[in-house]
Amino acid sequence: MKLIDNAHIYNTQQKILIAVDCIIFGFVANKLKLLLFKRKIEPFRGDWSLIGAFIKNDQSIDDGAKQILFETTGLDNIYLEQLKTYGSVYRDPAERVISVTYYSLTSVTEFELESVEKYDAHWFDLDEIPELIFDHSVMVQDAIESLRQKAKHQPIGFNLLPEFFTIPELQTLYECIYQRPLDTRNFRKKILSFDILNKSDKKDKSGSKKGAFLYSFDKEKFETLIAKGVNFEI
Amino acid sequence: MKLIDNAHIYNTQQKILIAVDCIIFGFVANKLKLLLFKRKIEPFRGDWSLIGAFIKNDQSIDDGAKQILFETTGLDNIYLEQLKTYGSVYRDPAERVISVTYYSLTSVTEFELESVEKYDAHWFDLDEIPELIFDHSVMVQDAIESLRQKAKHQPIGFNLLPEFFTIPELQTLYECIYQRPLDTRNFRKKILSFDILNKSDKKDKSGSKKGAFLYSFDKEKFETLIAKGVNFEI
DNA sequence: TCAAAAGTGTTGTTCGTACACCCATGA
DNA sequence: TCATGGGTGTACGAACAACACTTTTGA
Repeated sequence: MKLIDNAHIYNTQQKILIAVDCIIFGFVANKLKLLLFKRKIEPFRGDWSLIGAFIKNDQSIDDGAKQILFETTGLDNIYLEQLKTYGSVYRDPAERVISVTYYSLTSVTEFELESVEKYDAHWFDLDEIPELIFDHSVMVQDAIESLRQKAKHQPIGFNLLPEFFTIPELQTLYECIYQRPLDTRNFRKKILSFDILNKSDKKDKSGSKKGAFLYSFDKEKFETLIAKGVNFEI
Repeated sequence: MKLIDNAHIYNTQQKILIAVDCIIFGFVANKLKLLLFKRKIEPFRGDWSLIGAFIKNDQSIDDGAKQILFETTGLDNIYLEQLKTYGSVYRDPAERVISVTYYSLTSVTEFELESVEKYDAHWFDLDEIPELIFDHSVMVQDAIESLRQKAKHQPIGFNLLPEFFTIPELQTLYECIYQRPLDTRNFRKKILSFDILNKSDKKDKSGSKKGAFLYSFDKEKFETLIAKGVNFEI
């Protein structure tokens, strides 16, 4: 598809800078974390910031978000979802910029926890988030709220955990998101009732002497259920 | 607040046209309707379109949405909520435009049903929506879906109904949103259990010979419950 | 042998759902 | 007097929440 011949028909209208900012949550060492990086440009160069970039004229906003996420973290587009657009006039004191936010949940290996440091990025615990530039703190709060809402209706944890995970790990993740303890038996019962987990015969003994069975997520069953409109409320 | 001295620090970046488009639902004559208008500019002048306008550099996107809604309908900012931002490159064939959508629910009087015609606007039944320009049909579908989701967790009807309304009216509204019939007794029970309706001693006899009691919405009780985080699922 | 986490069932309560008849009134 | 929509209660089943002990094993 191409622009039609009457291009620049809107040329009396004002153009504005558009950015995307990505709110990237990860789960590692039984804690929910947020990826931030040290801003590379003025103003506020060196301050902590969400991962963001300006959108180019020939780039869709979805692609822009995927691209900046990939460039900064090496992560391929897992569960990248548009959140909200922030468009007050003076949110960036340098110049008018409208920002479209996206958020992403991803599993983080111990290796990745370290490796982002060379990009001047860092995974912060949710309760240790530093002061952020502009309205980025508001964006983070909005994203957490949205994450909680979402977790109520979809088994969200699967994006945040590695391929194999234990049920206690999954429970801890939900407890981090909801910020309250859950009953072990009820949680197991509920999660297993969805019938989207495959039990392996291996155990992870890093958490206890007894060891917990490793499960994987059955993507096919999950897609089938989503298509049916099943509610995954925890 | 003002722009700081290093304005135009981003001057190597590309600027883009930003529009807002409003998806405005109304409820009248026991039907859920959508407000559309005949586009005034090329391309596609005269085709049906959502109510939209370009954002100016000194105007926040929220204000822009409110303003265009007011200019086109005379409605003051009731329940105007941001929906999603559409940013593919060629969605408008004339030029690259990113569009932020907002949606609004409003009660429509018989008078307003007619009066918008002089703006070249028209209230369409949801099942009679004509072909729309660009990706506006997708926007409408997304808005309907979002409306359904929202209605599950908030007593959404109050924005769509006049100050005084009957319970059968409210039920019809929910049936329009959900596109399925609801049980009279269960609906009453549920709606009244929220304790946010004030019964008046007047009856509306337009719908039946017996007449149905008029209720009004107790905004204070409602705000209190929302603050407590109560779930209004129907 | 013991400390530490994994794993397992039952019961009471709440909530949702299904269902049928009488009431008030204007025509 | 009758046709029309408004208004009311109950009973069953499903889902949720609360609760305590046994198992495994490395140290």
